[in-house]
Amino acid sequence: MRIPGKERLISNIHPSFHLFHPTPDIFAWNSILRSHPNSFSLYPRMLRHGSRPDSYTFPILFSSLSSLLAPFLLPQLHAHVLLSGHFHHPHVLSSLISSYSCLPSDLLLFLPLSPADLEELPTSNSLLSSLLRAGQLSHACRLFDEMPSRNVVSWSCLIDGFVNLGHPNAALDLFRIMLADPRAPAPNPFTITAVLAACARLGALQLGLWIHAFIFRHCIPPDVVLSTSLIDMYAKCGRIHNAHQVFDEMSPSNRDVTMWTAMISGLAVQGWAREALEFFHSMVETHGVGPNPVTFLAVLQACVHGGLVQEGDFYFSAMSREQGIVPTIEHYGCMVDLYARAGMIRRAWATIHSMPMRPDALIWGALLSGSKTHGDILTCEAAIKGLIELEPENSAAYVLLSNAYAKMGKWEEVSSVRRLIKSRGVKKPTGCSFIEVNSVVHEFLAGELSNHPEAVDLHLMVEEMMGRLRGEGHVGNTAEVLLDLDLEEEGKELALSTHSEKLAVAFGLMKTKPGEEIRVVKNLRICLDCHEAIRLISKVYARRIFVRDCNRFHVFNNGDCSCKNYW
DNA sequence: TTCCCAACTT
Repeated sequence: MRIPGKERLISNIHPSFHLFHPTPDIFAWNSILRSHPNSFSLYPRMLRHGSRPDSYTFPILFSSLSSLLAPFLLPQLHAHVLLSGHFHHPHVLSSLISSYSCLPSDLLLFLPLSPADLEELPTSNSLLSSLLRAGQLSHACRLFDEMPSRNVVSWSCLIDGFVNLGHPNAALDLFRIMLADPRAPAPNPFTITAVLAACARLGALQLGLWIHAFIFRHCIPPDVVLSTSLIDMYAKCGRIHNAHQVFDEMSPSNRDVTMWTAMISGLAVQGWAREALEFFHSMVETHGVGPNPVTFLAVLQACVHGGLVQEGDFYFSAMSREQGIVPTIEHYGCMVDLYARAGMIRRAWATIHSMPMRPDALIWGALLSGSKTHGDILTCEAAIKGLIELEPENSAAYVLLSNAYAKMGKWEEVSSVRRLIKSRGVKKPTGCSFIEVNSVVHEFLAGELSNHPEAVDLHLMVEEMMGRLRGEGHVGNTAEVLLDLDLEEEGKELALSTHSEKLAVAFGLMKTKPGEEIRVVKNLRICLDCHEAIRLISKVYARRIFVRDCNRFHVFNNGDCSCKNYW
């Protein structure tokens, strides 16, 4: 249909516009808005035409706003909703709530929600999701408990929230409740993705395998997101071959950059640097998939763990030169790490000085551990000072600083650091390790042996283990014990023997059959002494032991570690 | 024949 005189006015709105009546009704406007890539930009025009938004219009506009990065428009549209009289419509309300990326708690008080609003699942689910994004876990749990009904979205949201807020074990508990409760809905791909993320965090391979089987059994089609979650889970549980298998099962045309990146990153933390780089080349050259900033992070991490300085240099410059990706602080962090580990402390400094941003704790941490390994005390001191400035409550940095001064013989400074620790009321970061036994994840905190239900047996196991290690000539490396413990040598050894990863390994030896693999996940970096001890344990007890620390994998086997003592 | 809530890689 051609409408004389109207084409020019409307042709720049949308190619299909001329199909509509010259003064489109709201149904037509909604269709146009929906099909336009930037619907919000058409909204003023729609108002000028005298059309009033209805309950279908607002959800479209809100979702368009979220991609616009124009936060000042949000309250205005919010006001339009209030004036329109569509506020209580569940879809409108739900899109309004969820477009506040994290709902300010005071705003929540001003939302004129009625009890009837909260009976609508989209509304209460949006609220739940917003609370979780804002980190309001206890409020979210209360809302979940008080919701008159819950669907699979509500359950998935809360499970996912637990994972993202650092409670993966609670996420698994909730998932078990969901499975056991006959009134609860069946899990769907969203739920499964969240549960897989929890398994990945915890290194819970048995449960992860069970989930994979569940996907099969329930004929859930593994789309690219679900498969990526599986790859990530397998990679973080040390099963890179299973990850590879999932990757192979996805048809090449469906693999996106995220999936490739998950694979590259999995190979990198495993220490398989060359394979990671081969994957990267296959992705870019053979399959024509463009890398993103995260892909380069994974590539650089592969170089870091493989000690590939030249390659790291090459990819870092190729990233901005060929892909136009501006390096973020994480990319610079990789480069500092790469140089510092390789003993190229001056180049590490040069990188820090070349960054357009201020160094963060990761940068100083990378510089610190590199300069420590290579005996550059002055750089250690500078890095530690940088850390303390950023994290004045983190005691590890003070202890390291004190150690560095002691090594230099600066005893004045040693005592002034001790005074600083006391005066600032510094907390000690707690080491924490996970081990999964029979699909249940057990958590061990450093030094905390007495709280465990099997404390006596575990204590005996630790003693036996340490005894056998001493028999093999292992002497506890007490140099890294926190100075503020003020312990005699023997006490220091005791503190070392209750490091969380040793407790977890001892528990694993106690609870699994001879010859079975032991997999432990630790929240901090593995300490030098534990690394030595576990290396020996793998030989003495003839066990393959996987330890994933916050940085990478260590696969201990017959007295060797896959990191080749380079970590 | 138009709308909503929840998912992946650092």
